[in-house]
Amino acid sequence: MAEKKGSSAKGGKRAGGDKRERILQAAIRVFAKNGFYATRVSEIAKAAGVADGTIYLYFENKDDVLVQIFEDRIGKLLEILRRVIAKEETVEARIRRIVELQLGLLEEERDLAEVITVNLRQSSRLLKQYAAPLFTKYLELIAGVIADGQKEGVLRRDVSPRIAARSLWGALDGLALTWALGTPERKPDPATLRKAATQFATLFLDGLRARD
Amino acid sequence: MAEKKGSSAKGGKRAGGDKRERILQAAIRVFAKNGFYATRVSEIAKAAGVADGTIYLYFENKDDVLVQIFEDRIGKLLEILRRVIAKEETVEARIRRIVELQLGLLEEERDLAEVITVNLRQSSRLLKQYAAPLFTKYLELIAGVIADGQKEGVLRRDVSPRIAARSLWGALDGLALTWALGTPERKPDPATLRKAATQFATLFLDGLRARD
Amino acid sequence: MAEKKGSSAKGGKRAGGDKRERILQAAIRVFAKNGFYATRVSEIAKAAGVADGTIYLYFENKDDVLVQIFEDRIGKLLEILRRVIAKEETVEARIRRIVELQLGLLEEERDLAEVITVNLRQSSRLLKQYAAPLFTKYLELIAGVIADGQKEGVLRRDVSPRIAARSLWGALDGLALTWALGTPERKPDPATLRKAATQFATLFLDGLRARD
Amino acid sequence: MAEKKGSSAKGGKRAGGDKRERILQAAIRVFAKNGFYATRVSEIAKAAGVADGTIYLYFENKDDVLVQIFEDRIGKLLEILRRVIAKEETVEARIRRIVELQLGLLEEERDLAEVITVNLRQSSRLLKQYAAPLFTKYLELIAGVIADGQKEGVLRRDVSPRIAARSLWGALDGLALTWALGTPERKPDPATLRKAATQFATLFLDGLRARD
DNA sequence: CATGAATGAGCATTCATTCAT
DNA sequence: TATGAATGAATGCTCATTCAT
Repeated sequence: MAEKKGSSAKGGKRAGGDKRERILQAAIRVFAKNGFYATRVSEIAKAAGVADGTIYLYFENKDDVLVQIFEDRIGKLLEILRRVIAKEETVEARIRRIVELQLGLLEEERDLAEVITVNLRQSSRLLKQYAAPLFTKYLELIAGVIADGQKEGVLRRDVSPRIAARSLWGALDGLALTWALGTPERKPDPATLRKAATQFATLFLDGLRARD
Repeated sequence: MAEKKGSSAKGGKRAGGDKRERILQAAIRVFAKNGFYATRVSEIAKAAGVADGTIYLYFENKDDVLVQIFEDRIGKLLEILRRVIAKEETVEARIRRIVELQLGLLEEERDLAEVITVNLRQSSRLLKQYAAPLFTKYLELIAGVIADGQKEGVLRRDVSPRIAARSLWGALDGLALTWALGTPERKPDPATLRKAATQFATLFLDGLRARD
Repeated sequence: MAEKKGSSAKGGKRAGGDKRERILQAAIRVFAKNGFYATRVSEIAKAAGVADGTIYLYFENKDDVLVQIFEDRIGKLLEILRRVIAKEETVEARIRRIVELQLGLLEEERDLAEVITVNLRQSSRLLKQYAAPLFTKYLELIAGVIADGQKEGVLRRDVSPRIAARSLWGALDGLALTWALGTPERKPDPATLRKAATQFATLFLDGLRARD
Repeated sequence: MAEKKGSSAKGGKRAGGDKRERILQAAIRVFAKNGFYATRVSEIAKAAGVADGTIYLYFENKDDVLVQIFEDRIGKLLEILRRVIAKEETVEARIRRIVELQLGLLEEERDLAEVITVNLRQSSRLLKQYAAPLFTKYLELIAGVIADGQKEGVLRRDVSPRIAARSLWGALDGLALTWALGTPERKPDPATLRKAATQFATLFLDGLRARD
């Protein structure tokens, strides 16, 4: 059992948080590789090193696994984002952090990237219900940063913050997707993505800056 | 290539272009509504007003239906795009047309929009193979426009055309997706999308313009 | 396809009435042999000589197969019972017919007997809903015969017709069950059952006859 | 027969009679409510206030729980029956006691009633093996009473004791079943059952009495 | 003795695909 | 060409049973 991390304290919802996490990570891996629908529950189980039935001790059903990936990861992303935004002084710095974060997370967790970008759209009606709210919150956070910039007079006022936020997200998502798709089998180069991120951030900020 | 009956006009692979087209359109409708995986072949058949088996007279299998939607529609989009680009004089006008086209198409054919944005990512590995090339061609066309603009000195040179093209596509795709998701049941307002498109085009162009 | 039995006319609800009947009979056979719960859908299919999936073309699910057995067979029993009762002149004759019918049916269709006596009680709540009404109708028919006998002054009036009817059914059911259980593997002798039926009918009628 | 701990009184197989009894009673309750097959072992455990695994300390498996219910309860019924029969002087009194006992037991332990009447027939082949012998013994006891009555000249001789015994059991079982089914949700009225029992006993006895 | 997390065999049901008509 | 009844492989999920603690 090697790691008990201080035994009981663990922040997991139920006990066995360890196993839940293992399943979650395994699911991210196989969902990314084969897509949600093409993935068999037994594959997740195998990848996680547990029995098929064990999955159902921690998740309602296959859908729920995907839902909880979103809740868990986007939730974390949101948290970090809030902290990072609060720390930065200027609007420009904040937006650059957003870009780095959305793509930076991906850089370190490529599979999660693909699950979020690719699988978010495979969702059944049910899934949309669960994923959409968190996603909306994410967009609102970005829109808030832009709206603040407008109030400060740093960003142009003739562009809706919500539209700008959606474009930003879409562009980053698109970069991540094409980056991921661009290299089917080989391990894609994170540096490439980082370069793309920087270039886009500049372009986006220049376009959004208040004219004088 | 069979091509019986001398069905001349349509460049369709087989004859019976009428029924093939009906199935294609029915498929776009139901794929948009329920997603590729959740859609039953029998649903497509019913929506098209044909028997289940008839589908297999025009398509290899269910995957092939989706593949042919891409080939058919993105193919058309590409054609139109080429013509439109050729017609416009300035880089700015060309990019504004691209924006309008990608979103404008959606405006008129909302279902196709959702099939492309949502279902593109549901594809199995096999499907990616078929869809990716066309998609790449689409991106290259846009990248070409931007590269031309850079050569002309109208657009900044410190941004890679390919990165700009991907961002552009991603942003538009994101706008379309959030627009489609934003209004689950009600019919979304095309005017909203058009406004978003215009604002984004301005932002994007301003960001991309060569500084002096 | 050998037998088309006058082709279309067939009284079956849907087409393929032939296959539905085959499945029904196969189900009766295997339910009788193994009980409802222990029976696999695939076993029914195999016994009926159809594919597993075919069952679901004619029945909602496994439960529905049992439900339809009841509806079909008890329904038929009810019909015959009504006709037979109408034909007989005296109450005694009618009751003897009821006895013969309930056990006589069994005599010829032993499997159906076991399905009804044994499986009726395996039913889920849902099943009870469907089976109970028909069963009640059956009891009411018998109670009606007894009530008529009381009005005619042939049967004693100090016994409730409903109670008498239930006892009658229960006794016959019990005889059938013990007869069926009594000979686990060997083919039970119908003559034995017939003898039991006659003896019981006499006993029951003598007990029920009006004292003078 | 282990018989540890000197747990004297009860003839219980193992020690821990208390927990075993709790499980047995809980099982009777849930079997009655949902039927044997629809009942999960975990439900029994929950109802008994023990862990799932604990059940397996006292019973071989789920089947064994049902088997032991029969052995335990029908065993008791048999014992009581023997004593009661011995105590009564006349055949009529004995038969009335049998009726009262079979239904009277039910009156006080309605759940057990349903387990015996309903679940006896859900049994797998294996279960039948265990339940049938006890059941047969029960029938033989009744048949013995009737045979004695015939020898005494009180009961008619043209009816087989075994047939009469089976009819008696069946009728009582039928009354109990319809009584239980008749009131799906509400608590059925024991007085109703008692009245039915008395009426039937009279009817049965009058039918069985020797003619002169 | 008691626990209950973990197991994994087992099964109902679905649905893409075929093919006799 | 067109049909749609029939097929049967494939899979999500359940739940009786085990066993480390």
